[in-house]
Amino acid sequence: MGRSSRISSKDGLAKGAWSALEDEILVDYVKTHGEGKWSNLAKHTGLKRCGKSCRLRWMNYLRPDIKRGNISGDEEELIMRMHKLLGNRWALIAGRLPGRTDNEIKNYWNSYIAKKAKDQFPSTRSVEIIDKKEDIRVDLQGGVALSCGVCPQQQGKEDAIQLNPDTKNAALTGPFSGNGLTKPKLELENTPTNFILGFSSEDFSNMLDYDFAKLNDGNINELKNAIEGDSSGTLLNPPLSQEITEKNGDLGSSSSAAEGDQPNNNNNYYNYNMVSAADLFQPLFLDSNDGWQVGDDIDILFSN
DNA sequence: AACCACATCAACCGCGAGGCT
DNA sequence: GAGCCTCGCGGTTGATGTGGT
Repeated sequence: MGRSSRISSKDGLAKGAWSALEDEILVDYVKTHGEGKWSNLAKHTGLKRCGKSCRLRWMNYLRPDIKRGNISGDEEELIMRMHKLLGNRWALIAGRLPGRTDNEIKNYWNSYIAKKAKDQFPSTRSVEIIDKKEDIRVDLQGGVALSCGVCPQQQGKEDAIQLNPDTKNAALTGPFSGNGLTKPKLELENTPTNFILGFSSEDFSNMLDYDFAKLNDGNINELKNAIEGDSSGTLLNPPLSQEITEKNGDLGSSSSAAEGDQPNNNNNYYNYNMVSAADLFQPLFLDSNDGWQVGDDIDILFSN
């Protein structure tokens, strides 16, 4: 697939599909000189490709850590979730999928997910609240499970699932009435992956340094404890904790560690302030006084 | 078998950000 | 500050694969 015909541009540089020999030259160069300085590559190797093309070929195809094969179900779900939050920021999404490239995810989205989501999910539907937690999962029986974080604080925020307060108590209406389909089953799952769903783009960007690998599904309380003031864990990885520390003007170091400071793996101390962490994350949780009641019907607008 | 329409995905293009002079 | 260069990103293109008729 792709382009195979070899085209020569005006400046004598080749275009189109890469040959095995070109790949070999590029790989050898990167092995010797490392990534970067792409424009020098052609000069040093005689490869008749522009630096931009070399970088693209390396990043999207020749890198040793590229993951081959189909996108898994888990990966697809994560792509869908992150796209809801971030929009078409493919590089950012790819950064959370090891071995996948932005180009690959973009292609996958355009050729598969977007179509599937459009086909299966009309822009609005009504669901019933059957429980109150910080996350609501809409699971269409027999359809593709599209999880949605819904919380009042997200109203009006771009890229977030929006709640229409005017129809909060309306009867169930829309495409699921009278067409043979069952009423959507509403489930609630308390998982780290669902936890991230309700964030706006801005909120989410603050979360990207969080080391989610330290959390397992079903272990969301660990994160909640951290946010609510339990400083016993080493949940915050250095980039985020340092950010918080610096924000508080209280830069920690091994020589100035104080009581309550937490060491990281490198024996450096990050005396992160959980109050600040709470400031950062607390707005993302559903407040107990939000006014939602079990049994309420709500309309959810799925924005693209 | 031949043709056509659509899907896939590698690669190209334009643009903006950031660094350097 | 202006101009140039490099890099990275997102949108788009187009050759090829695939399935239907």
